Amino acid sequence: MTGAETPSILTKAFDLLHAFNPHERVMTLSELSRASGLPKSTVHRLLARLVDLGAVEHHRSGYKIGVGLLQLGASTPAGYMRDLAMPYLANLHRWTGQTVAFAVLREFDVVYLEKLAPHDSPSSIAQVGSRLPANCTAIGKILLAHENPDDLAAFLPSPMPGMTPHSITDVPTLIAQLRTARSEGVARETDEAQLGLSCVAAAVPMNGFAVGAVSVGFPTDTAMPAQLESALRDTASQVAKDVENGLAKGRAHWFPREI
Amino acid sequence: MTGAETPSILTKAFDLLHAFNPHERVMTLSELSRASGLPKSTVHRLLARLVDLGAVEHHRSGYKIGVGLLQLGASTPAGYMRDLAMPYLANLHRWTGQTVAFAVLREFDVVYLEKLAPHDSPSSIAQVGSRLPANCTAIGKILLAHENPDDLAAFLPSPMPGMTPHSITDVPTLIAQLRTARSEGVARETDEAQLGLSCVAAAVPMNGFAVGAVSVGFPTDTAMPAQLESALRDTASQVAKDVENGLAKGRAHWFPREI
DNA sequence: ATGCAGAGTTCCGACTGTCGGAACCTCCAC
DNA sequence: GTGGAGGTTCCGACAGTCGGAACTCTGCAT
Repeated sequence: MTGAETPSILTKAFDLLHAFNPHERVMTLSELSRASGLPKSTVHRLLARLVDLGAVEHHRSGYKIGVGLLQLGASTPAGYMRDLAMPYLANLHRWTGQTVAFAVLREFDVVYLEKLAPHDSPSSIAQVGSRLPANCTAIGKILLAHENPDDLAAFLPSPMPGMTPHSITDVPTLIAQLRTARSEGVARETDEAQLGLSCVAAAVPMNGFAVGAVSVGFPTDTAMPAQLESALRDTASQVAKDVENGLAKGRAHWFPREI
Repeated sequence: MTGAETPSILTKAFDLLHAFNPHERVMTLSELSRASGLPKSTVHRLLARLVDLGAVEHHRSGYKIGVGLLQLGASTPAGYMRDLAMPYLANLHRWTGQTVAFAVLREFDVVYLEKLAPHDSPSSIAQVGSRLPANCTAIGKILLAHENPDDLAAFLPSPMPGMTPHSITDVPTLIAQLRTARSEGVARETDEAQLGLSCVAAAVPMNGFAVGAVSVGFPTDTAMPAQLESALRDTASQVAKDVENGLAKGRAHWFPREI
């Protein structure tokens, strides 16, 4: 659909980087070759280049993503916002004892910038850097709720994706939820992204837009304190204040869309 | 010294990515062209590719590093360790109210994986992803202290780099400090990385190696609680326990060197 | 309205880096 | 010893890349 894609070594390089299975340990050249579908000699050449560039690290036992990429990832404006938000997220994490997440909206997806999970947490799908459909997450809903309702039509995918039987895939239902979320200042979600997990989220506002959102996720059968929602709103507005301050001093005009 | 470097589009692509000034807002094509030293048409072509790949994002006002890179950066084994460490780092940050950092050793450099700074902190040099000479930081010292003393010789750069007049650049002095750091379980640093800032660090041990280290940084003229050092050691050993657990279940044999 | 300046985009022929099969090397297990 | 898997090197054909130059567009000063 997108037309003929121009082949490029860059594409292969990124395919290769994405072939690193985050759940695996260090990977060998052959494993990477199979995972990426690229010929061994090509992988060999690419890896050598990537090692030179610090994007990949080599050790006796194999290859792994290099810490050099971490630096690049942190340079995104969203990463800067994350730094400012961290202390507040940490407080919220400590107070609730549950999973706290911070994310931004990209197209119709939520992209997680940070996640603070309890030590014993069942590994949730949301990982730092991962993308989830906005309609299936509390964070996504509160972010969508701050979008211009007219623009929203362009975002919404024709058949909205679902992750569980409880996911909201009906447009009118979603629109209704967004309206109430907007007025309440928080969005909720129950078993819609992952069975057994629920979530509440509040947005970090800036000039009327939502540049990001904070959420607390917890087992659906767990009772959360009544003040949870106001704590979320407080956290989000504290972050907002810091972001505006941080941008004011030292940085030129920022537009919400630039995060 | 490294011999003739093979030109590659990959090199240019990374030069371009590094040309993004982390302290600036979104950058324009022309700015990037000047910053990277690459011709405009080349930058144009490269950016188009990188946008396709999600490494760069485009908006009316310019280009910025994309959140796609965040995902890759988080996939490094070190990033996994960081996830496990976060809650403990957050506790330490809350308890001390000072800057908490988490880093690993790469060659003779310390690479910061995480930094939790107080809201009003004077921006320190250490940023997520940044590299600092090991001999100038408390984290670096405690990590070096856990290296095999024989291997150490290969690491130590002939003229050790200094960052302030207080930096330790004398080999015997450093070796002596490493020895006491090893026996005490913590390393210290005063004005050696940045004037007016001090730091204490403890290592996260694994099979006798140090896979990472935690530090608390504070203004040199600030008195820190007496229990700071034991709190640091506790934090580090909690992280170590989680790391060993995390690796044990689900992941194959890990070697300390693989982080 | 006019002209200038800088940003962004497109074009195209020369060039050169890239491609990947195949042969080769190394280590370990049986 | 032998088989097999992982890793490395080679090289000729090919195709992607290069970047100067020309062009458009927008904003601003005159």
